[in-house]
Amino acid sequence: MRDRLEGHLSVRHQTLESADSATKSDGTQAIRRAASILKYVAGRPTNGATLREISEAIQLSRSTAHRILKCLVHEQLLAQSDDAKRYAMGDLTLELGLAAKTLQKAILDWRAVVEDLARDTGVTVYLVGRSGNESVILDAVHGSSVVRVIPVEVGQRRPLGLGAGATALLASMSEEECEQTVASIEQHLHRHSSVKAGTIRENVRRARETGFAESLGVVAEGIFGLGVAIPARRGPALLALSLAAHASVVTDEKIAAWKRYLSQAVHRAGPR
Amino acid sequence: MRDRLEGHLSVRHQTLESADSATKSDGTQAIRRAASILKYVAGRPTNGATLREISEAIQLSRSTAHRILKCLVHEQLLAQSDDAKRYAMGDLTLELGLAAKTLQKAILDWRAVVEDLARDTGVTVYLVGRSGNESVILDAVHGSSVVRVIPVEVGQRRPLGLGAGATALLASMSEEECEQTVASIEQHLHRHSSVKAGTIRENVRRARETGFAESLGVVAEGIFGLGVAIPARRGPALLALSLAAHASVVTDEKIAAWKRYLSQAVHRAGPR
DNA sequence: ATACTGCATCCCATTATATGGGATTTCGGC
DNA sequence: GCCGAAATCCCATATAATGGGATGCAGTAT
Repeated sequence: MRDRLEGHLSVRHQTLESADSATKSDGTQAIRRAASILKYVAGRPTNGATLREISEAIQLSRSTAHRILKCLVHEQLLAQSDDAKRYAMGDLTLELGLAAKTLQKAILDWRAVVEDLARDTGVTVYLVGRSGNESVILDAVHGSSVVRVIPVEVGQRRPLGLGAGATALLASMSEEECEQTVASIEQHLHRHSSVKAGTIRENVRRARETGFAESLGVVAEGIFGLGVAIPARRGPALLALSLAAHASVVTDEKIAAWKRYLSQAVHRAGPR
Repeated sequence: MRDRLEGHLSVRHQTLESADSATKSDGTQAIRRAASILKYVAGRPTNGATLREISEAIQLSRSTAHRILKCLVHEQLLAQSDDAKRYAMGDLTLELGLAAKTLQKAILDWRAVVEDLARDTGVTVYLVGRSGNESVILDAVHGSSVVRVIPVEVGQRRPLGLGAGATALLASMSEEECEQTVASIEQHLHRHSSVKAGTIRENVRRARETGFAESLGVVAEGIFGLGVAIPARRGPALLALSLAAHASVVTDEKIAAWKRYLSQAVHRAGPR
């Protein structure tokens, strides 16, 4: 009975689904897979993701991915584009999020700070959150520069270490935890950009020294990013502030000024 | 082999999980159950729900509910209170919602209208959405009355027909669909209030006549509510505006004025 | 102190449920 | 109108999810 299946599938589906977790048989495989899909779709830019793309990213057979997707669409956690080829977040997802009071309060608390920063600096300012080994854009306000850059959108998810805010979050972790995290995301990196784990470690090292994470061309070509972690009461930071500008408008003076603004902003509200 | 199980469980678990849907074996039971739990928890007021409460509401064995809850907590879709006895929405849920662009845009579009209404009327104004057979509070702005009433919170979910906004949504449906909906929620009613299906039908009838849904003491004792549906381009309304005030401050003149404000508000933005 | 009650949590045999290979349909480009 | 590529559906199979029951844990009454 076993020999009919032969060699193929020898690894079975030992996916990294929820990144680090032990992935042992705890009777919730399907739900974890569904959650992975939701996270993946949320992480894509607004246009959505295709079935093939999702099934490959999460390492699921197309049948299984399709079945789960159909269910999530039925439940309105996802929505299908008119041509039924692309999946995006559904209304229910937002509705459920409206009831998540703690994070909502945090975003609201920092909203004014982000707005002020955008006004003062003139560039795009982000509130970035940490969610496991990923960073999430929680809020964004665009400044009034003539050349505006919008490298990422609210709700997008990326592995920690990609982008200035995410690097700041990584740098706020203990050496040990940081190394673990980098190692764990290393294998996912190729999907997002050509950045190497070594580059991330180097960026983190510099962020540790200066207190600011800088990035140039990591997220998108010709984009300069600057990030600071917002210290948590204890443990690694869960939030960071970052700004993005077109590299052509960046000067040393501007960077110095932005650093001052960011420092002020972080201290103004105090550790939450 | 069958006879060992005998009579008990003769119905098996023929739950109404996702309300109307056929609930046939489509290979997504666990995910649907998880979604039901998320919806249920989101629908509870902020303090959260207990395992027992959830397992009874969704009609799951405590073991199963516990296992799914544990998974959802692990995935940060839910969060557990410090004493581990109560479940509330988790951060990931909000993060995912941030990526749901369409509904977010709708809420943003109506935000100004809701704010103006709250200022003009002085009472609490809600933007209410329809999500299947439930209503969801999408946005709320409190006016400046001395006596403020906050009967429901943003993110809360209730069967359609409970509350003025939800009644307006129901009334905007075709006779047939409306009747189906009322019949389908009838069995869930006792969990939410003592309101009878007959009362809902009567409220809908009156809302159809006047264009406004009124409620008194349905949601909470001594609370007056007034709602209008926001007509959709086609089909039944998906959004409604409603306001809530303490019954003691309500007069016929006020109601007349509020109706004028609400009508204006709906027409101002035009059907979306 | 001791039993009791109500609840969350864990364990494990059982099978219904989710799975993935493969067939079928749909669609857009030649 | 044919051809590939992708989504969608079908169905035998065994794995993953299930729920009954045992255990643990607080708070309350005895």
